[in-house]
Amino acid sequence: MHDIRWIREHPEAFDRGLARRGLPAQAAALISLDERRRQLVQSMQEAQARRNAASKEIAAAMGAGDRALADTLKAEVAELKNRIQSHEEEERSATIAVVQALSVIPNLPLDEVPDGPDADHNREVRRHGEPRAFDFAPKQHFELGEALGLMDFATAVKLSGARFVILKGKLARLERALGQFMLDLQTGEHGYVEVNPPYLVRDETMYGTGQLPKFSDDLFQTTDRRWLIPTAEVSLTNLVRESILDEGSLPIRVTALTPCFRAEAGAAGKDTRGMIRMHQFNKVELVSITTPEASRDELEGMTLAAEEVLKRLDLPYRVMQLCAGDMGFGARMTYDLEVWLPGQNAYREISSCSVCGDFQARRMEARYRPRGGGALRYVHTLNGSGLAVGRALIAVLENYQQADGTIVIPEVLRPYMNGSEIIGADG
RNA sequence: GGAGAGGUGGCCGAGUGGUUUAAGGCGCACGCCUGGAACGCGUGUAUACGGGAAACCGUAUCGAGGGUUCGAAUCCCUCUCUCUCCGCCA
Repeated sequence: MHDIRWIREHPEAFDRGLARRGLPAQAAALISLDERRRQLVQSMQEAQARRNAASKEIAAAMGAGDRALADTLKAEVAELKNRIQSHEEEERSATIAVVQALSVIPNLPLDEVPDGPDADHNREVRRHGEPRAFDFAPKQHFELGEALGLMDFATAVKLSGARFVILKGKLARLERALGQFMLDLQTGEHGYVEVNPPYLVRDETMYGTGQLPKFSDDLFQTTDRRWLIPTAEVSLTNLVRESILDEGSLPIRVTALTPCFRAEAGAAGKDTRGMIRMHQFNKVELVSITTPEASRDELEGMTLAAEEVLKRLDLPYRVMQLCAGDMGFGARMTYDLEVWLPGQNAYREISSCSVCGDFQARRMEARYRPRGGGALRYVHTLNGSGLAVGRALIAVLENYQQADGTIVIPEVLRPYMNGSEIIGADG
């Protein structure tokens, strides 16, 4: 949520930011909408003040026995009452109009974010690892998984429809191992506190991180009007919703391994083969709540924390800085990690780390009391996937496949796999 | 699912129609005190809108909305959220 006061004071900068997102200028319209609201507030308050004063005068007049004056004043108050009431209604609808307009406007990119309308204009920041040289044609993950008899899309369709998958045996175990490994790394070495949050949340929670009101089509809703989280970012970020923290408690770094549920409404026809894009997948999420001063550096740290997973799995990847037009709704700057998939002969997104500034904090009313006192300030929020587990599974399958269709288990995962070194030879 | 109790400032908590410009306490900040600290003392401590160069000042805000009243934190209604007990259940 943008600060209307900031927009009022920096209309050009606001519109410039929107333009970089490929959106039309809106500052003038927002400001005039707000102008009307402020006028209504003011005249309403004036009427209220007069009403209060008149009420006191009535009490005085009655005490003095001046019936006539009291009646005159009562008539005035009755008239004021009507005016206040109509002003209140107008003010409320004006406020709703401003909030509704603001709540669907995405965050502004930081200056350092490259321009560009789409993913083709993202900037490669760095690369790690060399794609392995295969002496056979590497297969895609679903070919490998189905050949092993451990990845079953057909039955998943029977149970649930498209974009679901059933993993079995060692493949199911490998998925679990990956999740455990990532969670252990982030909690054990990077200082994130493990959280096991709800997967079903209220409207306000979805609103807080920006999924609502604009993106309800991407979400699943239960019959009691709760929503299934599309990412643990929702639950984790909202931990500080409507709260006032002490600066000393920042940064707050939390992580969670949760299923994520996405309707994928706009993705018809994309990535239909395999388990790249599922309605349900597990993900290890990282969230940091910081001061404004610390948030930019925190983004680098969070990205490194996510990268470390790929380094330890020895998976080649590259870090992309997203251009202004390719970033998510709440982000001011985003790094995507793209892992090398030999079967697709391409780098594919596996993690995404963003700094959201105070955009989500304003929606959530999440503030902190600065050290040394002073006015409350909004926290900054950052979120990133410490990796999508399913996509990591894909990457392991494709990068560690052998000519005979078996999969060598990366060393760091073997402790989580009962010491197994290979999938396929023994089923 | 049934029954009941509640929602007041960062927190606790008083407050059942006008003197509440929301008591009191805690926490926090600043100052005094101290060799330094604790204790103690003093001052301050939210948000929105407006005015002001600033210090600061004005108005509104006691979960939300509606009603009663000259006047509502306080009375009535609706909604929402929380808690407790019973039932059911992992």
